[in-house]
Amino acid sequence: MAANSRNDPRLFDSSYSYGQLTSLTGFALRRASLLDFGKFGDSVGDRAITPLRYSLLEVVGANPGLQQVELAKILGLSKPAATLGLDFWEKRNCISRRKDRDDRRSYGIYLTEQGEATLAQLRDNVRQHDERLTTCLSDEELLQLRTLLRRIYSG
Amino acid sequence: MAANSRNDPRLFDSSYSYGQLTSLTGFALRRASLLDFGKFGDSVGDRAITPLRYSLLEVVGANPGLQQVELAKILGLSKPAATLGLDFWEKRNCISRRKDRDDRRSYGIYLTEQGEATLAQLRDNVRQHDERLTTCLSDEELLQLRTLLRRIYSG
DNA sequence: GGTCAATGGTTATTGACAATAACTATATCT
DNA sequence: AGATATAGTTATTGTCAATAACCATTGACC
Repeated sequence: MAANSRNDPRLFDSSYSYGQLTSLTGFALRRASLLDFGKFGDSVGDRAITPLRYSLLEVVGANPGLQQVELAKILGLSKPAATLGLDFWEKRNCISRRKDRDDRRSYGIYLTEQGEATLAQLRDNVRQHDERLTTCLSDEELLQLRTLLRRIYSG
Repeated sequence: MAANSRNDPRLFDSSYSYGQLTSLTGFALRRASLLDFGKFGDSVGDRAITPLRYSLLEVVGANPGLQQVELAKILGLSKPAATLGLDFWEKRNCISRRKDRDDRRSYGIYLTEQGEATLAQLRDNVRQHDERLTTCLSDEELLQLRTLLRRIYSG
């Protein structure tokens, strides 16, 4: 089921005044982000796969053998959040935790074959989703937007 | 207390690979938005005032006599979310609900004097907060960014 | 070598938040 | 009048993530 109109902040109603909100970058970021988030589950065909969970899998895939603590740091998560997120993918046989021989407190995280396949599929769906979100922008504008956003969040 | 490093997604660690994430607009939006959100409470000097609650007050101030249902639609909220949000401000004597004479099911929402003062103060703090978030951008870039974001979220 | 602090990870507890559903009251349509 | 729709609130539920407490292992230091 598609997000209903109540949850769809795309419906910007210009017959009302938004006060100072329309001149705040933070407000614009939130609206755009919520819009993205709201459609994400449908786009990837599985409501359970949130942007966060997807990003987990992506980072694990890009950094085989990563520690959980590192993963958490990369994505700005708490330790428990990383644990839970990985539990989710482990239940789906997409990642495995291998005890590190040298430091037996920690695990190395790896994609399973199933995980590789799932990630490949997800990547495509997510890329398409992302393109749909930004169809209203030209390639140049898109590049510009990402560059500016990156400047903000990598401070 | 400032947000701790675990919650601060500004710490973008380029010694790891982010896979496809860095080329997704949605990812960039989320990171920037979370960064904004994380500092908001501190910026306005009151942890209880979230961006959502602030936006409520802003919209009420800009549209005196608004119905709750309209308010909800403007901000993409559910009816209960609007009710709760207004309860918050009503407890603080910042808004009042006046029964509409013509349609006694609905209320008109108005700022109280207290609400006007609070909003005025908030506006300043929020504007400063927003400027801090984007100090890394020139005025021109900022304008560009807002324009592009607006195109996205107003479909 | 033995204690003690620090680190990786999990579990337990809690709180915030928002969504749906159900309910009350009022309005509208026929 | 009776059926239906609408404004608003309350109740219930589920998700999410954060903190704190906990276990196991490591490493530093005396």
